[in-house]
Amino acid sequence: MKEQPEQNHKLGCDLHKRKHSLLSPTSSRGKMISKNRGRTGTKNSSVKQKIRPAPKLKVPSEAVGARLTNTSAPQVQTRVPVVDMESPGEASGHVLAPRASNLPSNATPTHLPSPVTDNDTNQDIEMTQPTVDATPADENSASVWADSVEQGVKQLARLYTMIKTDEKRTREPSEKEVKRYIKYMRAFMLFLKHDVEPKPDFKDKYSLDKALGFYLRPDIEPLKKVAPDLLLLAKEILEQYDAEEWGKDFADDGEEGIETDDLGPAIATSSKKGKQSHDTSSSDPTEVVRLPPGSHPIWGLEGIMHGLARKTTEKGRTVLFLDPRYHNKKRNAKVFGHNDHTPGAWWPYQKAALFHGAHGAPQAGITGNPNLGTYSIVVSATSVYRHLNEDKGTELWYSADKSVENADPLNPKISNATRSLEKARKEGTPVRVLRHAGTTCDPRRSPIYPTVGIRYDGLYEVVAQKLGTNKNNGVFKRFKLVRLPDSMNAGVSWEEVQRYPTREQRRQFDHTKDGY
DNA sequence: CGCCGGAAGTTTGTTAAAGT
DNA sequence: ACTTTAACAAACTTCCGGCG
Repeated sequence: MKEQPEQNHKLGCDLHKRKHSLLSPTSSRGKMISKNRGRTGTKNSSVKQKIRPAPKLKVPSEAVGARLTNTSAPQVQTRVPVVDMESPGEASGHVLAPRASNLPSNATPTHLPSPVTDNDTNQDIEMTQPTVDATPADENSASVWADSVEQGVKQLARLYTMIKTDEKRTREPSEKEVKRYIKYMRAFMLFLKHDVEPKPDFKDKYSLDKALGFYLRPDIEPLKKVAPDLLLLAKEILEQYDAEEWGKDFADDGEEGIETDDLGPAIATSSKKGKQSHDTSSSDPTEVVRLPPGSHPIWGLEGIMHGLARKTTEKGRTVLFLDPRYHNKKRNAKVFGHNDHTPGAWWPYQKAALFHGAHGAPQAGITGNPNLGTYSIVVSATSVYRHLNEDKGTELWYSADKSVENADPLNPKISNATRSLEKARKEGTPVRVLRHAGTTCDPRRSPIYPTVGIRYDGLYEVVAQKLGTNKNNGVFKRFKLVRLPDSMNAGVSWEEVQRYPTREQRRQFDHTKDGY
């Protein structure tokens, strides 16, 4: 259990680096300074580029102008997609995406109605099917399917509002945004068409029938141009489900939907649907979001990544998300006090801390309620705030959010998060403090941070606040937090806390990168 | 100078929660 | 229900010093 923090630090970083360089031999240090995100790249020097060892080709991305419009666009809320697939029409745009190679060369352009073909209908179609691991040893498997339909209906509704003609709209959704939804919808409909048997719930509970009926509405002209296959698919599915009377004589949640296994999507529905004489562009192989097996040592029910899953985006990025199967097991973080955690508790990622209720935000540093106080904060070793914070371990000056960007020399930016800290100070409510390793291995950084991952360091009290000035001459609020006595921290001292993560935890952390 | 490689800085994409 | 916010993660770009 006992290890020297210094050594840990070095080790963790080295390991990290090695991995990193493996992935991108030229130069890439993951660093995240993102305050000025969204601004268009001003200097795209392609001049020097030729000297450099061929960098990875860039997707011939949008024109600058397009990006500009996009920046003001809100982030699309892509909830856990049921399945993720390349849309045929976008194939050319993502030549480099790993999945693109799966695309058939005769992919149907989106601007054409999908041909109704017979060939390659029955053979090696990779069905879109969220491969719910058959062994997660729990009862939630079935609900995944239900969730999927629910999710799909929501997204379909969203797409509809996006696409319909509406002159009252203040902001036109960006083309990219729409495309993405179309993509999800295509995946969703293929899933409905091929992979799932209708159930009464689909209609009664999720109103899938109404949702699919959107294709009849007059105000979706734009969609007809962009993705006519969706309309066709919707029509087909409706007819199909109607014909099957929405599975009305299905005994409740039989296993038919769940019998997928890890070995891949398989053609679970070689029954009636696969045999229907026509098929749309659906013969495109699709990618599947695979959820971790319950028995996995790292990602399984007992592993440090339990509750999370990962997927690869179309650009080949690996991202973490909360495993939908365990949404109901996510612990509420809006609780004062330890919330059942012992100081020294450690998680590999902030999202894991989120799942376990240690902190209430996937990324933001403060969670609190302006009327009640702050539940928890995350101090990151490498965030942009690091220069504004002063962290001595048991004593900490923590800067409010937006402290870095504020350029107003007179008025600090006061967000609800800031207010919650003010409230915590007034009321003396305890704040859970978590320290995050951040993503870089700056050797100069303080050794009091965990080497990797995020650690619960205990309850602190907000004892003071004052104003500081940042390099933009803007003022910001900063709060002094002092660690409560060990007796209030389950007897765990600050020194003890720093032993984590242990060597074993670091090892496991490294393994999280291997996926499942 | 040309090249290399590490470090530092920038841009983009992303998910989930809060806000309206 | 939909939009906005937040800041992480990774890819990408630039900077810089050492070397032949």
